[in-house]
Amino acid sequence: MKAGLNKEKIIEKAAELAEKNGLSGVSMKALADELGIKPPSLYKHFGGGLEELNKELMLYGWRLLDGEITKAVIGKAKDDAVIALCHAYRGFVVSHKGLYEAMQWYDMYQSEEHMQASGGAVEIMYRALGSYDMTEEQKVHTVRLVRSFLQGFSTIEVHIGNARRVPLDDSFDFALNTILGGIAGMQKDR
Amino acid sequence: MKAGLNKEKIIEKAAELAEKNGLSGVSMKALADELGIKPPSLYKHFGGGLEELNKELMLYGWRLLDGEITKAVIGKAKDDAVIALCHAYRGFVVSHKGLYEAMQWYDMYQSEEHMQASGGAVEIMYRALGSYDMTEEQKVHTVRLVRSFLQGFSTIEVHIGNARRVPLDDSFDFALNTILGGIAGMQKDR
DNA sequence: TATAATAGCTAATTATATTAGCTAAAAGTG
DNA sequence: CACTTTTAGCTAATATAATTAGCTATTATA
Repeated sequence: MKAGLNKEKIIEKAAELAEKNGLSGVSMKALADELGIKPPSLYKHFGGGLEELNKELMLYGWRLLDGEITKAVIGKAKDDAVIALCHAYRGFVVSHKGLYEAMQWYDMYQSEEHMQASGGAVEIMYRALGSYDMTEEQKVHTVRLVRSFLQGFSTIEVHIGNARRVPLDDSFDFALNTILGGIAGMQKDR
Repeated sequence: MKAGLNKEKIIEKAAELAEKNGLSGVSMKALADELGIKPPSLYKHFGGGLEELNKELMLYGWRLLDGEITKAVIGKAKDDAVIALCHAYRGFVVSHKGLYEAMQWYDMYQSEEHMQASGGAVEIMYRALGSYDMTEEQKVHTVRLVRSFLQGFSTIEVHIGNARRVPLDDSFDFALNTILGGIAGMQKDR
């Protein structure tokens, strides 16, 4: 019996699996079981095997995140835009910890498609910085700073969970304010 | 013939392997080959198998990094200390990309030993912040901010390499200055 | 020197990814 | 509508890695 599957449905199931069991839980075997088919059948959809599957899952996540960020920033500018973007990023990670792990797949930075999928977010960030008084180079630096912070904070949060004496929420807001304050300061000094 | 191995020698070889082929290149098979023994023999040293090996490798890396950071911060205070710490961290990552990947092993945050191994660095960071005019809570936030930045920046650098129009060195210094400026600003506002 | 512990080995087991080749269902075509 | 082609599943087989069981020689120790 044909199960009527396609790439999209399979990736969605893979994302579910990643949420439930982490990226290491996304195996050909586990995924096939979950879909009610046999592992070799997956190769009809992903000729590149597990490698291709991981890559598609990564891209799926980045596209989803890109959508969220885009929505969050609409109609905002400057600090407000950066704040909205950062909260959207963190919100996404917190509610998709498993998928976020898949998004960090080792090959993410080599992939052209990843550039496209996450390029939206970077583009949005540049635009948010557009109204600051900065050189182009400084904007590049700033985007890298914010990306680094978001990525580092998210990774740590995903792993250590939330049961700390000082809440992560507070640390996130503090850090964001500190960075924005620093950016404002840099502008004056320039 | 007995090869005269012990945990330490094996871990050092594993670290070499990680440098050469990435964490995924550290398999029982590859490691045994490299050491001139058969895979099952490794279980005499690491009863916990690959899991234990990964964990030990992670700890080895953090202890090494802790040493570097400690050295770098000696005799420095405040911004100088933070700057030295950050440069030491980044320097370590850049020259140990493979090992750093192993240090990010999924279990790092759950492990008590990791707390110990990386606790030194955190302790040093707290001390560096000791002379700032901050509440204890703000210090926690600040440590988290700096850790997030270092971790995020490092991860990105390890993956994308260095061939960019705007050099990563410059972005690192810019980001560090921005953060330090932000921290200074937060103190005044408090 | 005798004994115990250690660190290696081979052989076998398990698990997963993957390939090859088969077949029925679906989709298109005269 | 009958025919053909493509597709999406299957089973069987292969390759590789981790791991376990049980054997043995070397080393360390009583």
